[in-house]
Amino acid sequence: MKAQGIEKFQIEQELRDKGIQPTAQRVEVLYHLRTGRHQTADELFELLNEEFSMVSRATVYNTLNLMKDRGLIGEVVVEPGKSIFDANSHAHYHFYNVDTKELIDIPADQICVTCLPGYPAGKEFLGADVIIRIGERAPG
Amino acid sequence: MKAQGIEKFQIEQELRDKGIQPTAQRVEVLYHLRTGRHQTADELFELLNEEFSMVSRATVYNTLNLMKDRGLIGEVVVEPGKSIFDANSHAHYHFYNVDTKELIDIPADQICVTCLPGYPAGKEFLGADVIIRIGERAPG
DNA sequence: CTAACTGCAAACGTTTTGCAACTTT
DNA sequence: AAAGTTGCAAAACGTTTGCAGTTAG
Repeated sequence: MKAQGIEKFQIEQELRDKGIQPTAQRVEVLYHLRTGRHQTADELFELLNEEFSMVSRATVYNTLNLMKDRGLIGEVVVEPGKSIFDANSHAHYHFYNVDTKELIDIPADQICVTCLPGYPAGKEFLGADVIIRIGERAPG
Repeated sequence: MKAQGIEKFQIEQELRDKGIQPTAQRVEVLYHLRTGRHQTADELFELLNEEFSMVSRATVYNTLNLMKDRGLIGEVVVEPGKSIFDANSHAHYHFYNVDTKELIDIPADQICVTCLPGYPAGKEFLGADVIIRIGERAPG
């Protein structure tokens, strides 16, 4: 199940393609996001420092914002104060397991949000967040 | 267009029905939410104090959380740091105009999220957030 | 009289920022 | 050398909390 086989040089290329200098910190951040998927900024910070102690909190945040602005990653707000970054920047949606706090992807083709009847005229579609909150069925 | 004609005594009753003491502050908060719709906690705080100067920030937040827990209102996180409270607690979805920061309701019957093919087995549906971000079409 | 509520101010957790030091080209 | 990047610590942001005083039942 480690079949994705992402190599760091690919990450470097990806960053360069978006005009981002592939510094060690940025490569690590994106690499971990691409392999681990679905983590908060702070989890990422902890994880990176446990292994490498080479990334400051500020850099993690700045890097994530930069990559988000350049469309390399996505940010999903799963509950009021909690954002999870998403390695997959393509249009897709999410199940959010409120018990495990885990985010599960839903392929974009399973929901069509641009074909809603009441879609406002003259407006541009910028994106859609679809978060379907699920949990263990109550044990009662 | 002020046809909804919500009276404060109705608000009081609504609060009592949910086991919430209808204090002056709580009635004002819910009344303003029911008439104005779609406001952040802070906007609500400003608005109430401009007219009455009778509600503290803490009370606004506590009141909103209480009413949210009791299912009287909803909370919609429209962008990472920004929550908008929603007078309508029934299942429904939203367009979010990123230019005007305005939230527009989409009736629940226009999207069916519980009938997704990949819906995880053995999990309970807790709710869904659907936020479709729109904006003025780029003037270029 | 008791329980509940409010407001203040301080604490909170997360994210952003200013700036000096350090890389990279 | 110039431009870009990093890390620290401080600040900012929205929100929550502890507690004393107030109000309601």
